[in-house]
Amino acid sequence: MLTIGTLSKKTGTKVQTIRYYEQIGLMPEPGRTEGGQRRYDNAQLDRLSFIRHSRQLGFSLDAIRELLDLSDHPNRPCHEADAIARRQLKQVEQRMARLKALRTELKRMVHECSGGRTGDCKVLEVLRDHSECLTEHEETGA
Amino acid sequence: MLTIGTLSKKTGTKVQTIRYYEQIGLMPEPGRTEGGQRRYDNAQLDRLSFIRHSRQLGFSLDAIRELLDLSDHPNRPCHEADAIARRQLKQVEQRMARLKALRTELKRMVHECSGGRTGDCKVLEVLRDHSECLTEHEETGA
DNA sequence: GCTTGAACCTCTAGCGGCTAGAGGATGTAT
DNA sequence: ATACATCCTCTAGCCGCTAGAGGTTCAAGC
Repeated sequence: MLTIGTLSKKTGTKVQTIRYYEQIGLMPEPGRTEGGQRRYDNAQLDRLSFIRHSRQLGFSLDAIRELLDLSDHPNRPCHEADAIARRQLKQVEQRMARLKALRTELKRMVHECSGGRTGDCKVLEVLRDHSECLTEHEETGA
Repeated sequence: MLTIGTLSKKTGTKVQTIRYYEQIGLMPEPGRTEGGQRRYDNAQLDRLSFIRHSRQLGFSLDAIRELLDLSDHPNRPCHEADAIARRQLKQVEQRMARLKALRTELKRMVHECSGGRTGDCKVLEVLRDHSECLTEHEETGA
């Protein structure tokens, strides 16, 4: 029987976050002591580890919900889990492409800064005028 | 004299977002018609373009506030603007490194999925057990 | 058995950066 | 004069937590 604090340490999840996951139905309601404190078992520890690990890989809580559901039904075909992971991979690749364009632009900005007055600053000039950009870097979504 | 809708179209910023920027003091309060509708001039159009472009490059609204302030004082030395841009570049590079690790892991997961039952699914297995990961990918912050 | 004090509890509000919608007023073209 | 697109304010919601107030419970040491 684990306290929420122990669970917190074992998984690297803040106590509040665990309670939050319970609140949104990602973690099941645990048992309670007579005094009303939460007590967890190993199954719940595993579940939380799964959630945290998925979060580290960038999956949204909604995606994790689906993945947990699949994980709970070992006889179903697994192409769904595969699809979720592929979707995530795609997103990561898109974000990387965007960041690459940003990096190019930022590098150029910083490189051309002559260290004079702000009136002549290349950094500010580029921000003022998008047409000076060599790459496209639209669509905020990171 | 531009309406908020025109400004919205010219800069690709939603009308609500423009009002939000005004509310948080990023955009100045514009003039109004007798009936109370906002009317903008070209200086404000430029300012909003600057903001949007900076956002596309991933600067936070706080950083943009600083950049705008610097831009308003052309005689100050520009190393501050340079520092802000360098900070941003650093962040972008960190995020890219993280995404790279994630991509590696996701690719491996997807690659090893045999298409069988969820019970044998490599994707889910990896999520269950971090020790199967070849790369580190800690610290969510993207 | 009693006292500490760390860890627990609930509840509410806030972060960034918007976005959506209700419900009503204004501006412009015909 | 009328239609109707656009504007207004206001409130609440999104994601994924995080922080804090104000109070209770548990376990260890005496």
